[in-house]
Formats: sequence, structure tokens, C-alpha cells
Amino acid sequence: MNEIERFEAYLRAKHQKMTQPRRIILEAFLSTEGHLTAEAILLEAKKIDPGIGQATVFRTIRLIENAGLAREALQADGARTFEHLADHPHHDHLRCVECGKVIEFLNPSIEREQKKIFTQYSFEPRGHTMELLGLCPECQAKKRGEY
Amino acid sequence: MNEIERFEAYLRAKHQKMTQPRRIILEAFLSTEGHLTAEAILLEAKKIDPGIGQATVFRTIRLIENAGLAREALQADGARTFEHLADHPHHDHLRCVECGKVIEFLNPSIEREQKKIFTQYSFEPRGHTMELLGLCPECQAKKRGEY
DNA sequence: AATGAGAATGATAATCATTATCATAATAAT
DNA sequence: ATTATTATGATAATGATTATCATTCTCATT
Repeated sequence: MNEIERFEAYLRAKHQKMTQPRRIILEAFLSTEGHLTAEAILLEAKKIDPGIGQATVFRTIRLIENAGLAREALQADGARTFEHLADHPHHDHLRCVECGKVIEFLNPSIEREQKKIFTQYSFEPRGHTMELLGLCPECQAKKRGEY
Repeated sequence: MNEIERFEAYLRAKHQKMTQPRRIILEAFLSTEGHLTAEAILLEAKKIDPGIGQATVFRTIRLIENAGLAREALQADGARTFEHLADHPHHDHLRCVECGKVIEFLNPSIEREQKKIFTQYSFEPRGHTMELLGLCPECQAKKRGEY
């Protein structure tokens, strides 16, 4: 079952409708990689159909998220972005505070420890966010050059 | 050196001034625990001096943050909050997605692994955010009761 | 294929948090 | 005390998100 089909199944289960705008927004979103703001997703969608409205993008992103096809990723500056989960297994982020570059990584040891914490506090796991903030090698070099 | 003094030293170093509003906002902020929105900090400050303005709170929080006396903590819903660092060593957060309850925890093993990742990618560490999301025992019980 | 009830759309207005502007007031160095 | 500089608070401006609503679309049923 591909992404579009999964979205259709989700909508059907909720007695909601698959529409052209929804399909276009999902396709536009899936055609990207990385972290997109709602506005960026609107721009992608308008490449397919310029008539798509801002409001519909906000509404549809939430649906896609609730369908389990995307996740929200808050940037360190508070900007709200989304990334789709197709061919994109779980990972965490290492971000450069200077240039904004993002490196994705996965550390099994950290994942294991997180599970332990859920158990310790009797929480039912629902996910997590982790972002490491630092200065990338290039920006370190740039800084040194300034002096 | 206490918090107020540290803030004064920071301001002096930046050729900026210690003022009544700034002192009041810092004192109000230090009198709290946990994660406060800018608005909540304004309310605290107004208990001391009702004349304090919203804009000054925003400006002063940034100063306090840059002085290293507070840190920003984005909530899972995107709300921007701040917590002061006095008598409040580093920790991470476990949040209930249902009721919003926050548990603070510290896991040395995770901290160690994070350091390794910085090293692996040659990043200069500048901090990190981690938030585990789950359903707390109380909300699990409430859910079960619904059916 | 036509119908009709319900749902979705896009334009726009409304809201909310945050930032910018600016005339006045407070501060700190002389 | 004087003065140059910075900070203040009121208000306007901005940017992101959400609500409203008349019109349009979708889909199960005929």
C-alpha cells in the first residue's frame, strides 16, 4: 500500500473525503525531502495547481500527520516544519546553530535508554524529539578566520 | 555571585543598563519554577509593578537568556516557554500528550552518547533539547475507563 | 448517470505571539 | 548637575495559524 492509498484508507475510516486539493498537497509534499514549513508546502502544491489555498494546506498537513504519514518537527527557533515519513525511518537531528545545516542520525543506545525512561515512569510511549545543537566544522573554520 | 549580580555583570560587559523594570522582571522570573510563557512572566512581574509592559518582558527575557540565566524550552505544541537555571541543573523532559504534565529526568548514559555524536560529526556542542512524549499513568487509566 | 446530504474549498477576517517604532523617561558617566 | 545614551511602555506592524462562510465538490444511493 503506497502513501496515497494509505491516506485514502485513513480518510475513509474517518468518514472524510479524498479530494483533488488533498491529493495534490500530499503529492507535492511527498516529492520533497527534509523539513518544510507550511508555506514551503503551499509553494510546492501551487506548482501543480496554483489555485490551492493556504488554509487547505494547513488543514491537509494536519490530516497527513494524523494519518501517520508525516511528523511535525519544531526548529530550534520555534518555526514549525513537517517531514514526510515515506522511505524515511526514524532518526534524530544534529543542527548547526550558525548556518542551520541539519544532519540526521540514529543512535540505538539512546533509543534503548529512552524506552527505559518510559518504563520507569509508567508512560505509554508516543514518540520523542531530540535535537542536538552545535557549530558545524565549516562554521567553526569561518569563526576562526574572523580573528 | 547571585543571579541579580550575574545579570548586572552581563549588562555592564555589554554597555547596557540595569534598570528597575529589568530587575523586577528577573526577580519575578526567579520566583517561579518550571516553564513559563512570556505572558506568564509578565503576569508575575505585574504583581510587583503593574506598570511593566509586555514588550519589555520580551526584551528582558532575551537578555536573561543571553546572560546564561535562563533557557528557552519549546513545548511540543510550539508554545515558547522559558525556565530559569538557578538551582536547576540540566535535565530533559517527559511530557504527557494528553494532560501536558511534565516530568524532568536526567540520564547520564544518554548525555554520554550525545557527546559522542558531536565528536563523530566534528560539531562544537552548544546544547540539546530532548522531549519524550507519552501517555501518563493517570491518562491511561482515564482512557481505559472510557470504554 | 442524476441526486442530495454532508463535507471541503478558498478568500477573507480574526487571533495570537512576537517584533518594530517612537516619543518620553531613566540611567550612568562626566 | 549635565548630557549623551539607552530603556521604557504604548501602540502599530508583522507573520503564522485558525475561524468563518458562501460556494463547490464528493460519493453513496438511487
